[in-house]
Amino acid sequence: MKKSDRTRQDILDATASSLANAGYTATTVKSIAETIGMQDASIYYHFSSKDELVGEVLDIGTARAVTAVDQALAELPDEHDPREALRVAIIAHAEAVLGGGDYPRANVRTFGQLPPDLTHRHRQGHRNYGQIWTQLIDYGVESGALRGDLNRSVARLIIIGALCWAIEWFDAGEEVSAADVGEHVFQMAVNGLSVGEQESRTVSV
Amino acid sequence: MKKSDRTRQDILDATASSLANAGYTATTVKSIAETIGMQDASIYYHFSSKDELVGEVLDIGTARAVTAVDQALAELPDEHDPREALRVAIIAHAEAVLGGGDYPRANVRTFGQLPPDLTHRHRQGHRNYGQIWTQLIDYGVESGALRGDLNRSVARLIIIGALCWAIEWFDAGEEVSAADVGEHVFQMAVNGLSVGEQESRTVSV
DNA sequence: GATTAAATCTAGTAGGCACTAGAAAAGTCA
DNA sequence: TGACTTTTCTAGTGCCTACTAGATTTAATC
Repeated sequence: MKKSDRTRQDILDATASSLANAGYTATTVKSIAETIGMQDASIYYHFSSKDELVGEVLDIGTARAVTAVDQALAELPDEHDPREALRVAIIAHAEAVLGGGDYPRANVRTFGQLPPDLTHRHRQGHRNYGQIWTQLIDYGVESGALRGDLNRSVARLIIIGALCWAIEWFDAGEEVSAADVGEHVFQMAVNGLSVGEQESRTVSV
Repeated sequence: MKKSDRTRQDILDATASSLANAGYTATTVKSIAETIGMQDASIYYHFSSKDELVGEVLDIGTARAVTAVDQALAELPDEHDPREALRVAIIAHAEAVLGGGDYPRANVRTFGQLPPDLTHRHRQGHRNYGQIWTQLIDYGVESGALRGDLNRSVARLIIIGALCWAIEWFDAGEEVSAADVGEHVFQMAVNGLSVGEQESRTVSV
């Protein structure tokens, strides 16, 4: 019993790592088995199919990202600026997906390359996650802290998109941390790159 | 001679469409051949391998995106706000990748799922494209229109990332156009979501 | 209309994939 | 130790992949 659980966990970890680093297609049952020193057929004692295994990894990834964001929001003081809520949520997401383990990264990395069944299976999870962000933005707009002249749904998708795409270029070894990336996304999305009070200035090229 | 060119173009178009809509793995030589009513083996009369074919499609996609952005920048008046340059570039990119044909979309869609050879082959092209944006941001910061306290490279990647990820959710049928998405990215990245002059306001949750 | 070249097809190959069946090994407990 | 269960392995299947060789058809040219 104990043995089985440990092996099962090893398989999940190896799959998450492979999905996060190599994507869905390059993650073969054989390569997973090799990583943990097993024969590929032995995987099927623990999981009935590759996609069931992958699905479970993605479920864990979604859960971890949601937990990270929820927890960050829960730690806010009762009285807070809606912009600050957006900020901690963005940074929590960035740290979960960029700095965190393989599971949330597997989720983002394989987005758009999963077979239809798996895509469909996780649609609801993604919707629920988007809901968190919808609430944050609605809250900001309705309290008057955020502009109301932009499409909120598009704004939400742009923020999440900038964060998701970051796994394509983010390098954990560089001097820019995951939290730094989150801070940048927040600064740009909320405060903007433009300098404060200045009026438009024209210069010649 | 003429016949060959037409068929070749048909193959490229079908490949671009499949890459843009289904990704690299699901784009098989057989499926491409079927789309244009051919046997899969016939493809090899025109292209020596799948990856050579895919590589050519991606080259075309890169070229079209570059051309779209370059042209939009060229149409700016000699005297212009650096922010306006960023704006037209962002919108041109959005229209090329979201509203445009299959070729630029194939590029973005298959990013991160290509075999190493193809990834390496297009690294230089991506670097060149990034260079355009680096210049736009440097220009803005040095002229004093854009903040200098953020990492310019990170800022550039966030903008491009938000635009690239948009192909995952953008739906050409909806009321939000490709240019609208670009306008939103610009508004957020440059002006920010936050309302103008107001100080932080705190509210209770 | 015959000759030649271009384009496509038929029929295969080898290799990798997810997955299966049943034997063998490892672990558990009396 | 011996009986039993759990776990892993060996050896395979069928399917799909990119790709090849050579025959066959289609198109262009004289």
